[in-house]
Amino acid sequence: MMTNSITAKGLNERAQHLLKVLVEHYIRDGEPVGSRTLSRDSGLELSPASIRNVMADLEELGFIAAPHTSAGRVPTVKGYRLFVDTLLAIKPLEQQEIHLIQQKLTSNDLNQRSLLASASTMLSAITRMAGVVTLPRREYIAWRHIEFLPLSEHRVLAILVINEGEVQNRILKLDHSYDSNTLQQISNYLNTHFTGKEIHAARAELLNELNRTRVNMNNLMLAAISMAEKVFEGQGRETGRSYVIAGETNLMEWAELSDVEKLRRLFDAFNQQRDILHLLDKCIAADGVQIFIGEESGYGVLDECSVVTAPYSVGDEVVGVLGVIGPTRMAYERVIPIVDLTAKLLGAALNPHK
Amino acid sequence: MMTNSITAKGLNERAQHLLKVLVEHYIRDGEPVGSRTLSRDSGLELSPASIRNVMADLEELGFIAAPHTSAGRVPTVKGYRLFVDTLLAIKPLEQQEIHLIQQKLTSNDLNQRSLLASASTMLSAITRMAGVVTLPRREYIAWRHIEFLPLSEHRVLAILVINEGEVQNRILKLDHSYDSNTLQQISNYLNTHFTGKEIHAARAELLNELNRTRVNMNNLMLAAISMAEKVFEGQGRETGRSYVIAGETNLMEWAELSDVEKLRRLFDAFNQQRDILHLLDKCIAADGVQIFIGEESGYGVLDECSVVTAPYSVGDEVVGVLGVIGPTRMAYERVIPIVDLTAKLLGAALNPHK
DNA sequence: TTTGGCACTCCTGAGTGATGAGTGCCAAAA
DNA sequence: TTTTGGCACTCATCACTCAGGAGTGCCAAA
Repeated sequence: MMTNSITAKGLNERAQHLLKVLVEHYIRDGEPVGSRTLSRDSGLELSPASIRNVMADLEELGFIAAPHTSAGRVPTVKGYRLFVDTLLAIKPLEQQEIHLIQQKLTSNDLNQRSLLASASTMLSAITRMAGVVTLPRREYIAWRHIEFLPLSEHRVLAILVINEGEVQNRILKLDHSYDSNTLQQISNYLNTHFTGKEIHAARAELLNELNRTRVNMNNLMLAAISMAEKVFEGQGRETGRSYVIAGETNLMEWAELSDVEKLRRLFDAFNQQRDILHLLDKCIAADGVQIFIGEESGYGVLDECSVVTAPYSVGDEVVGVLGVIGPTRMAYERVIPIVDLTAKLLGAALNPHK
Repeated sequence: MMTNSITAKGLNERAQHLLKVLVEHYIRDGEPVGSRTLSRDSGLELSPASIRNVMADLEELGFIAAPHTSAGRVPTVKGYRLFVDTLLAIKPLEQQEIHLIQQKLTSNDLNQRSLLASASTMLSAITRMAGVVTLPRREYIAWRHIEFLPLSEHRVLAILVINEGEVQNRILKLDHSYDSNTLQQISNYLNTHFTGKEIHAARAELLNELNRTRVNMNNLMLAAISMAEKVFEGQGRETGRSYVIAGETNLMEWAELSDVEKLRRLFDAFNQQRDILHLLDKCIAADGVQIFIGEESGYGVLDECSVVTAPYSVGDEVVGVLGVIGPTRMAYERVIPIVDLTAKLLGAALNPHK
């Protein structure tokens, strides 16, 4: 046994360094790296044979693996994990990149949705992978404004504004027909009662009202309540967490994902939203960049992908998560600061007080 | 020379029949079909050798081609074209399918956008290809309602409703700050002047007003006009024709599109929207189902796809196009009536007078 | 005009062997 | 004790060949 030997507890300097160089190499070229290459590029003055000894140990401990007997080694998930956690040298962003991100997140004066979309697109463009941004959710959803417009007999357009300018709209089909004036009165009633209140509280209050005084309530009041209730029915669905994704097609350029069947499953998962959303929701609790490597995510479709996420906040409330999805052999040292910065800047851009 | 010979003018009965059977076969199996198969399945009592004579003629005239010497024949674009135009027996839809389409297009009471999305999804699900629906555009865009809500200093949320309940919203950054009351007055002013008018006319009128009386105009009036103008700036972009696409991933299941590089270009085109939109816009003039087979579309990425479209109307104004994108060897006899019916039903579902 | 026969083409898939990259192990050197 | 050169070994890859089979074109006979 060597005194300097590698134990389960930790790797010695040399082993760590070699693992680092190996992972970096593999991320660059995507091809298994062998002892000769490592000997040449590691900076250590070691022969391939010595390197092989270390590699054998690294393999035994599960940090690297050989696709087949006479190929070089490839990092395992465990290897990437160690690399990312302790060996990685984060590369500070170029001034130019910072500017680019800043610009894409501020030059936009349309609305929130389009801001999120452009964040997602920017992430995908700058990393050449797929970018995702969840829609922000608030614990506290403030009733801002409601408006009803008559469309035709029995059909009314309802427009609900919540929080800082999130607009939802929906067509209601009603039993009675209301004229423009009545609708105005209804919305006035609702707005004066509920503007600024929390929306679930408002709903509860409405339901309460409805049950309590069903008998001696005037028509208008009843109409107002049932109409608002109809709006709420749709509320859950519309707001039901979802995300904006961009640049999925970038993933087709990575050789390790060039299998059509795998791509199909991956893209289906993107469209389905369910699993991806689940994963992203987990990250909302983390207080910084979080990384899922390969199978770590726990969703089969992502087995050959890594996901780098960061939560973003408005004010001091964490409201959403954004990130990047790409192959496990992505350039973490670049992606991590990009995701980190984007989260911070998006939060700032969404902040209403500016 | 045969008396019954095949001329450039037209094919004789037999040749047409054999072409039809060949195309049907190829659409079913996706594999080149040979003379033996045709002899067996054509219903004609002909030996493979006789069939071969006909096939040689069909090939010379460019209706079919052989991928290589000892493979069967495959329809060319010209072959598909003849098949679709004159040989195809449209299969009437099953009652069950009609119900399905009807249901997907009516069970929806949210808003226009989600109706279009569900039409697109339904098309893709029922055909196992990609479904597209362009957003409806109206020649005549009616100003319906405008509303301004103060968000913070200098930031105002503008909500513009046009036509039958299409809602657009946008955040305006302004020089002055306005209180809720003033904004109310402004929107009142705009709504009373413009509700029901054509939106471009309204804009022209506004600009006119602005130039004419810039000097002796009261503050409110000026604010109203410049604010409306800000809304219009975004108008073009938002409304600028686009489409809803669904089920792109279905295309990955077709063997002829299993090349990742091709798929990438195709999906990029879907995201880009430009070319596809161009193509769809051409179909708005046709008065029924229109079909582009392979290179006929003129866009390289679609060389191995066919596009089946139909315009849809609200009232008696054609407002959009919907359709299906799939491999050239799609089941036209099924797809055509599906697209046709969907266009009719979507038009009906969008009709405001019901 | 149709058909059987036949030579021919060419894709496909299986098998082969050479090449080369990379390994593990061992004994000698440092 | 650690490092290293040497060496046998493994295995993916590639080019090559070869048999099998599907399908063709052509021709002469029916």
